[in-house]
Amino acid sequence: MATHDDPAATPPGRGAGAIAFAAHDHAGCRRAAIAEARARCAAAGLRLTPVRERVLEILLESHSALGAYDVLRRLTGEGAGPQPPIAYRALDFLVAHGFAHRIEKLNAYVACCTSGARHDPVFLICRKCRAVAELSSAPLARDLERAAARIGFDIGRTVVEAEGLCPGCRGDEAP
Amino acid sequence: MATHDDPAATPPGRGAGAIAFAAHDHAGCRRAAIAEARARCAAAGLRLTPVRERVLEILLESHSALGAYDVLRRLTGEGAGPQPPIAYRALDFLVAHGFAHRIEKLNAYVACCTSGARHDPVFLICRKCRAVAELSSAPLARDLERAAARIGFDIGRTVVEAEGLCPGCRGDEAP
DNA sequence: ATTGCAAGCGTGATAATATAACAATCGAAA
DNA sequence: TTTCGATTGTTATATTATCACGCTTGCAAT
Repeated sequence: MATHDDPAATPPGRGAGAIAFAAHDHAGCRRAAIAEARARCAAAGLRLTPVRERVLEILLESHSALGAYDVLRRLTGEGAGPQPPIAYRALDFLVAHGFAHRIEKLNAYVACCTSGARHDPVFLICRKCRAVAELSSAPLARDLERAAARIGFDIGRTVVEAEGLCPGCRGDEAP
Repeated sequence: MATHDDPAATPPGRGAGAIAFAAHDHAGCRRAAIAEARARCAAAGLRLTPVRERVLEILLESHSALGAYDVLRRLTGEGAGPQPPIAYRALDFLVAHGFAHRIEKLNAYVACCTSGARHDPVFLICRKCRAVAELSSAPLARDLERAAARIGFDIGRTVVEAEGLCPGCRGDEAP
């Protein structure tokens, strides 16, 4: 449950509910995300360098979260590979510009599945397959912001991460 | 902003809104938390050993989040101190039983400010002083659970952490 | 009391995650 | 073409977290 190449199912529509947990045309997912990144970088004068694009591709291989060192290992085929800062810098760039997200609970990263720039998403993280689905947090964020404002706290960014079992991993789980 | 010893202000009431950001009788806070931990351990047949109680006291020194290694350093007065597992085991115990919380965003820990066993709190984390206030997440959690259920995701535990500026640190912040 | 045993602790080693610092290079704009 | 800032390559190191193993301790069943 995480990478699918079932070309039947739903169309490549990104931004959908929780596509990560549903069978879908994942190749379309990848293409759309890369195209979006290229377009947005061009529009905003950002440089989607080869390393950065490659790291985004690696994250897009599945909807599962990857650690920085997982990414690093895939950046190379054995032998003397690149050093950690290479991966961290690319990931920082992708996260800073909304092309990927950091999952604090896992110290890991996922490609963003929602078009458009900055947003404060909610993540549903499967404890079994590490797949990560992204929902909009707009309503939650609003409520929370109001509650915080009442006590004089000025919210910058909010992390909402729910750990649990995805539809595909329920059932085949040892208690 | 984080530790207060202003004995005037509000009463030692734990469980209040966001006591971490308000002047309050912090000594009362500490006493109440320790008393609660002792009582709940006794009732549940848990062992609040000296190390565990000492770690809880260390966390209770302020409402700021402390890293495991901060705790470790304070467990000793220089010289050959205890090794990491000592701190991690005590922290794991405290977190598992709701006497403390782990702040994922900071890889750090805070004492719990709410009586009663398990709950899924929302944390407001000041980026400047690392003080952490705890709000109830009951309404948020309900909404989120419903949204997740609609797509077949079964939520276990939810992390909600908002980073920002606490009332005390607003104003005196460089841009 | 004695034994048995599970939980907790002390210790050394090491794994996993992340950043600092600096030199070399690239690319766009003056 | 020169200059300058952004990016990359590389070495080293910091920070956070866990593993493994043996000893002690509290406690309950015999």
